[in-house]
Amino acid sequence: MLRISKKAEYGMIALQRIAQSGETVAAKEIAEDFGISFDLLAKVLNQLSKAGLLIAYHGIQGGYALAKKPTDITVADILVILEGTLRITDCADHSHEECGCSIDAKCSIKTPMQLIQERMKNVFESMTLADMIVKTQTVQLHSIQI
Amino acid sequence: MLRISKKAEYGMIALQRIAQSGETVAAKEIAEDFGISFDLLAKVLNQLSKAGLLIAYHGIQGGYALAKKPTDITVADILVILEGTLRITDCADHSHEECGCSIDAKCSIKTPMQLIQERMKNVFESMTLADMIVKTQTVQLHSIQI
DNA sequence: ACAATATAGGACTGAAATAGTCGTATATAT
DNA sequence: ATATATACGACTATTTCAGTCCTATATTGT
Ligand code: SF4
Ligand code: SF4
Repeated sequence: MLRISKKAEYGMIALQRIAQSGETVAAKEIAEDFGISFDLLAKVLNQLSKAGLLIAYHGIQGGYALAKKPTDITVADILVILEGTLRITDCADHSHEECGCSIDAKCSIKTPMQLIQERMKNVFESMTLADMIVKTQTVQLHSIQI
Repeated sequence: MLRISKKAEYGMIALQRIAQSGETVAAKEIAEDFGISFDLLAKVLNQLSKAGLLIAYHGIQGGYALAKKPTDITVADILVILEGTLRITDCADHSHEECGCSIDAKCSIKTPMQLIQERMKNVFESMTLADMIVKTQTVQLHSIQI
């Protein structure tokens, strides 16, 4: 329920990894490092590069590099690319075209749900890749201090 | 992706309906009004009454009545009852016990995800059943004025 | 040229969550 | 009694999600 997909998680982990390395990183390396499926990760990275978040280099010494600054990549961007349009209900986008839901016209929760979706969107938009790196490093420092 | 389940939607619609009527309402009436599955709605209302949001009356003239004031019922309450604990990732609850995820120890997005979950929780907690009714009525007024 | 390496892309499978159905038991007002 | 309404568990169907497999294409180094 209200789960973030593994694809999105892998995408965020990979982007963070690439951002921190500062150079091109191969999918194989990331998959091995974190012990996750190479095939699935490859699909994710491909989607991210098609969407313009990564630049892909083929061949030997190839891999992926960031196409944007970490401050210009938000969690919302990543979710939209890897999970499709963010929609908490069938009807909760602003295109007021048929939503397919049987209730539709009689529905009394449409507006509240749109409001909630808007606020969720804000949450996802307000965290960038750069923020994620800082948060993680802070915690790593803390665990060293303790 | 990040969808609110039909069960939760039905729950919110039913609660709103019951709140606005002010008296006990039978599941059958709600199901017919909105054209949704009676069996599924019955299950939902049963869960809500077991959780203490509704009082159930058996027999003729029976039905469900609110057990709390609309200002004391949040969207978060409803989601937790009908969809289980709100968790956007396998590990994003505060019980730092094994999360089952293979990445776990090496994972660099745990903390950011927990932060996002916390903010989402705030969004859901900050809207009550009473708010939902007001939002809906406002829109109904608007559509009359236009 | 050629072999090694890395991404690109589609088809496919298995597992899990969601949505919905059905049958039966229990409580209660009239 | 009986009609009505909730309670509850088992079951099925549908859809999503996660993961695999195979083949094609691009690039680099020798
Ligand atoms: S019309 Fe209402 S019930 Fe249907 S998808 Fe939209 S919010 Fe959900
Ligand atoms: S450890 Fe990381 S990848 Fe695994 S569930 Fe938690 S956040 Fe997701």
